Amino acid sequence: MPELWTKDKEFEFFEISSNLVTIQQLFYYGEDFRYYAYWPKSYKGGKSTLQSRNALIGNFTEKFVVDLLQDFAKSRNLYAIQGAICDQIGLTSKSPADVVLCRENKTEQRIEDIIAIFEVKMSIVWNWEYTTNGLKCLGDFKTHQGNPGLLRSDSMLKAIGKSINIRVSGYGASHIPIVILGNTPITEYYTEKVDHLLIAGIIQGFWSLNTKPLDDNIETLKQTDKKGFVRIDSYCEFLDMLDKLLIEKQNFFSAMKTKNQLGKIIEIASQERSLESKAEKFLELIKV
DNA sequence: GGAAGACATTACGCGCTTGT
DNA sequence: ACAAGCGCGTAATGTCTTCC
Repeated sequence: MPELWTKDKEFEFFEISSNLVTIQQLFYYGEDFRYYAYWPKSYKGGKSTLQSRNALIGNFTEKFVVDLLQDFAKSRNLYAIQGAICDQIGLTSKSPADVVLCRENKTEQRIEDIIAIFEVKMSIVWNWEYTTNGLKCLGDFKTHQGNPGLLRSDSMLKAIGKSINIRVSGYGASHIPIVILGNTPITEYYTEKVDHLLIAGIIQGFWSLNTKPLDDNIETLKQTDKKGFVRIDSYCEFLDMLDKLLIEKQNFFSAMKTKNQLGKIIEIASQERSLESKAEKFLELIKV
């Protein structure tokens, strides 16, 4: 059974990456002659900002998500694809979807073949020290100065922005759920917002795949009121969330119209026979 | 016409400053 | 105290310009 995000995964990241790039590209080198993944809160010396790790962790976490989705995808005759392109909904080669669930085993997808879009926003969560004796975990994200993953406001805003970009590039994506996958909690400041994003239909969830982001059994937010954010605690729970996400076809819609206009639209739509065709007519009419 | 090189755009995550 | 947002270095692409 695949594992969610753990310290082991981060260990694996540094292990694999140290074969690709130098130690100096993965760790800060402090004035205390120690190599750190993040600057510890206790560290007071001169600091630098590492950029060389960003692309590596981005790629590693996206692959991690693809692996995690693999069994679920296979069981439904679907594929999990990294860097998917679909020009009609704003997923260009310059700005592809991190990961999608889809019907064809290729990078370029038709809208109707995309089942779900996942935006991956994960970083190194714990702090690590590289020593000649190997890698040592120094503590959780409360012990270092960096602010990882979805705890950063700009990461949240980037995720929201990209999702809205997809929603406004055309009506083609109206049926596709968008989920943000992270490996940290979110800040108090965003708890209401993620619920509003869910209710408004823009983003179908912010899910953290890190069950225990803090050491010493310190609790973190499990979920928000409306489940706009959810901390996923097991692989089974993850599968369950995916099931619920895909079980029923949903439609995103939005508009800014007068009550008069809306009333007319409802009146016309309600003349259709079945509930479904009423909905279809409604969705068709609010587009113009 | 096609290769090489220059330049532009986008994304990644994080330290830092600004603003409330 | 803490969220917002700027700007950084790097990598991967895409596009335009130059030269043979």
